[in-house]
Amino acid sequence: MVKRTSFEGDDCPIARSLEQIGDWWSLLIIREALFGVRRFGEFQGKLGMAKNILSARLRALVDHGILATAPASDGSAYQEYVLTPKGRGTFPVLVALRQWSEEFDDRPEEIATILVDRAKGRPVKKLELRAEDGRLLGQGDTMLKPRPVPRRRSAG
Amino acid sequence: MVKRTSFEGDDCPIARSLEQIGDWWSLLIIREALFGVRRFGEFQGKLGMAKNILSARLRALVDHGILATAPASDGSAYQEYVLTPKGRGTFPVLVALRQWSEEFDDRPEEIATILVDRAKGRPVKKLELRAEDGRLLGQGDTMLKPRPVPRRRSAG
DNA sequence: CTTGTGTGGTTGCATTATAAAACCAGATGC
DNA sequence: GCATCTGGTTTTATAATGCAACCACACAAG
Repeated sequence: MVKRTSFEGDDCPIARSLEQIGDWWSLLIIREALFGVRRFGEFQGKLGMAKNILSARLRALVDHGILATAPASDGSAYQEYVLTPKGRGTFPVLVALRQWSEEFDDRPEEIATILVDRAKGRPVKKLELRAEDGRLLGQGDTMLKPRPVPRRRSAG
Repeated sequence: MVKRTSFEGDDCPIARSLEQIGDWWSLLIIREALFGVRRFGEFQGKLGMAKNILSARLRALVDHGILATAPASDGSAYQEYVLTPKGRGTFPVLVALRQWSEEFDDRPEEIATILVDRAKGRPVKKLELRAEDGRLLGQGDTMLKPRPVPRRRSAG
């Protein structure tokens, strides 16, 4: 088979997440959804993507439990696509991507928006990775360990 | 033209970052690079990907300033691919993806590794988004604002 | 310097995904 | 009932992906 390699059974959590949201459109669909977009036509209009692709992506996102379909809130017989908790959980990913662009993009002046604290209207700080004791961690302060095997009562 | 839509001129920073690292392989290549992988064959062996695809991806990553080529450190005439600061700046993105998998994956028991604080060997905390004054922010506590136009001396 | 082997790719071909546009069914509006 | 809008599916063309084969150069042995 020559189909696109799937990371579904991979043991790397990054590969596993890319399997679900690692394509060109999914994260943009989720981004719109986070800002309240719910209807097919609304996604299509905002993102300017082909309808068949949008259709396929929405179905995949629903299959992965990132979006769920719901009856339209305006009383019409159409349906809507709403984020599940898993879908809303992608927010840090989107923030990380945004901040990476803001910091390293070659033409940052083309970036149209900034993410601000709603209460104060001030830009948010960079995402912080901390240790259990609160120390700020960079990449070099971390390492990977094998996941501990979950304890089973049978073995004692 | 029917080619894959490019987000290069898009004004959304998320789209812009996806343009550079939003494909299936780039982030995995960067992940390996963060763990010290530098040689073509080493990437190919660890990721199990086709060599032509790897070749194309490495070239694109170099073009985008995420990787740089350097003479091999072992004295041989071959070259190596090393992360630039921009490349190392993707670390929060990878952490966010990892944590999303850890929290929402349907089969988390298949995840082989955990990210730990090197000093203590303890798992890291979840990425935190904070306001300037230190308040912890969720998605609902944020909003997008138009980017302020940079001040130019000529017009003023 | 000739042969052999490993590294680091490129090329060719089959398959799959993406894109645009045409088409279509059901809901809605008049 | 007829036109139109919404939310798709189908059709067809092009681009990306994946595998395998091939190739060039570095390096080593004889």
